[in-house]
Amino acid sequence: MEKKEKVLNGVKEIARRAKVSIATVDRVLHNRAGVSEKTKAKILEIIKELDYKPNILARRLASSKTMHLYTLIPERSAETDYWDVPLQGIFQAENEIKLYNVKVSKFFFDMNDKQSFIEQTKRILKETDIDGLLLAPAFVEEAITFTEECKRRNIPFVFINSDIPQQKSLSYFGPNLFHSGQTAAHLIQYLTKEADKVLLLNIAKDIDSDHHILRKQEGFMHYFQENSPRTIVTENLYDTSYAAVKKALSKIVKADPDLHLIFVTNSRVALVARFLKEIGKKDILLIGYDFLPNNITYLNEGLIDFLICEKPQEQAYRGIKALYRFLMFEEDQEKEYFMPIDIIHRENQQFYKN
Amino acid sequence: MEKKEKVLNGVKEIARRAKVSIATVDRVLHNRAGVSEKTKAKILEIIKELDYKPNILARRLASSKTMHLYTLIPERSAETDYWDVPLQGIFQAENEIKLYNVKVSKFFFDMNDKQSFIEQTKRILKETDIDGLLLAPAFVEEAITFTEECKRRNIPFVFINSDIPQQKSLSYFGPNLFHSGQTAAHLIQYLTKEADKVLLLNIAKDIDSDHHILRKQEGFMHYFQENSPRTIVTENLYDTSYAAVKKALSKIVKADPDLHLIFVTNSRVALVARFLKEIGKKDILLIGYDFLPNNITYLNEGLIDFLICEKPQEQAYRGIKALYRFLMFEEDQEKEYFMPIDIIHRENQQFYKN
DNA sequence: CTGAAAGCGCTTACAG
DNA sequence: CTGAAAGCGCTTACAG
Repeated sequence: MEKKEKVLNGVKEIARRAKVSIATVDRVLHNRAGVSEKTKAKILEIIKELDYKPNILARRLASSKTMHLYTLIPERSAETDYWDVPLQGIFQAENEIKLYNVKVSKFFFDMNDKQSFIEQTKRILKETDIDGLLLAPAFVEEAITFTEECKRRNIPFVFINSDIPQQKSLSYFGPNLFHSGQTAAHLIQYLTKEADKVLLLNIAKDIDSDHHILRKQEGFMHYFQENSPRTIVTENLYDTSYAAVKKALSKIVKADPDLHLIFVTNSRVALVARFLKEIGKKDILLIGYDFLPNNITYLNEGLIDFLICEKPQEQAYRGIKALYRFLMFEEDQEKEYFMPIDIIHRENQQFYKN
Repeated sequence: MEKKEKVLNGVKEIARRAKVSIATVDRVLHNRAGVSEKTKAKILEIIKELDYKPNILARRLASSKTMHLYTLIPERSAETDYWDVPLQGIFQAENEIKLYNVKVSKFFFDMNDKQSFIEQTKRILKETDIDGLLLAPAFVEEAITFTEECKRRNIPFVFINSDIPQQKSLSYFGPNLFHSGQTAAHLIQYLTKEADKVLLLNIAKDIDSDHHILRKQEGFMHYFQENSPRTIVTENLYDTSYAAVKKALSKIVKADPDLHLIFVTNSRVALVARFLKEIGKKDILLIGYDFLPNNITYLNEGLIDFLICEKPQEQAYRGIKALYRFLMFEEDQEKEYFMPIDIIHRENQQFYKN
């Protein structure tokens, strides 16, 4: 490596030009009180003139502060281990930045228990050192209450997985759910003829207030209104146990011998794959969501044909990094970052990065 | 942010325990000469004991050296602007790390002119300050000669876009070409019936030595040998002008009125889309490669049905970052990083990140 | 073979 | 309202 030529740099140069000490420069840099308007204006001018950019390394090295980030996401549940993946993303980001004195405190709630969400938000709000927050706002009303308090305290927060636009988070990292449904629909249009029957299957305890499912379904239906139509049958399964799914599907498959394709609107597609495997039916195409271990197994066995996935690990990773960059560098962050909507099948699955 | 408690840290603590100065500690840390075996051993032991990790920020701040990276990739050509995208990735990485005294010097060669490649490698080798190199090894023999010289000089290099495994680069970032062909084939299996005719179309000046095309084609053919077969016709078009492509396709389409699908093995798929548009034929499915502006236009018009893409921008971005991390942190790098093989259609294209 | 000292570009008490 | 000085954890001449 070659030597760097030397020039008087940074705060020193500013101080020299403004004929003040570097401490005073530092004060205006951080907008701290105790500088006369006159010197402040002068220094600000020089900063602009020089297009001064602080050296982050030096700043970090000299500072003795720890940045405290908090996260609140669902814990993995009996129904799906989906939330393991975003948690990995949090760890990944944490590993990258812990050198710079960043701590991440992780809190979890139960997807099927609104009360647990409320309790966790209360636990978090007891802390006094919250510099930033990452949140999966599964319960909308409660998430609004929570983030309102954050705003009052001037704590920046980012949403992942689903958005609440009116809360004006620092950033949102997650899918565009409507287009996710459209993406599935467009693919399915290629896989079916007009006469083919398509089953849209929602499997979740609380479908009617599940924003994810509802929006995807809207996008899906919208697509087939605008494009060559298909015969679409919708079924809602509120009991997510395999026994219940099996019972319901048996009836459906029996009643509809020429069912061509089943589209499951979330990661529970593995339950359907298991059923199809058990009855030995391989001529029904099956499409679902999320790159999870048991889904991948069924994909490789040929029971699931396509998985749609929106990089849940990267969502959380980017969320943490956005908070970090905002707090550390005062960098502006992208308001909405929609994840790519990935189409995975048996032959490209081995290279997928979640 | 909360204050950090203070402990004696790093080189100072090591020096204290070893009863030497920090300069000596620094010497063994960097494996520099001039330390007695005895003190060296002692210091090494303490380093291990403490599980000492150097503070990169401090190291960077104190060092007055500039890291010099070189890149050699094709320039954009009349046939495709594909190579604009990796170049963006180089700029993206450069922007992130230029704060840390990294310079990236960019060299380009003409994809259709082997001599230009040789000339550029010679220009690069005239430099004496090469810390690392990123290379798209389009001409295999010449790339071997070049990287052999790099090895002699102890310069680490990474490959992008295509690999030469026996050269043992620091890393490779690019597609697994064989599986890329298989991915296209698997998708096409869903889009066709056994009786359908599929045209595999290679459009390039030098198909017979185009590693990319050949390996993709192998993967494609292999898939249909292992799985339910299709009638596949292969055509090689060595003249990449639109006039020539048009002429050849007119003949093919006329001779084969029930042609069902055309698969173009590289980014030249836009030429075929243009042709299909001109003759007003919308019932032939069209699949090709790469997320480039004119391809996307045809995708949105419904003339191209699917694009396969392997994140060329990210390839170059990761390549530069790998060199940087290796040189800066002495981090081990992944030998082979195969990019995901992405499937893009009209409805998910707007969220794709190249 | 080894060490004392200055410096990288900042932040942080402390003193006035 | 302002400045001098020490320090963050390293690297780099320089002296012996």
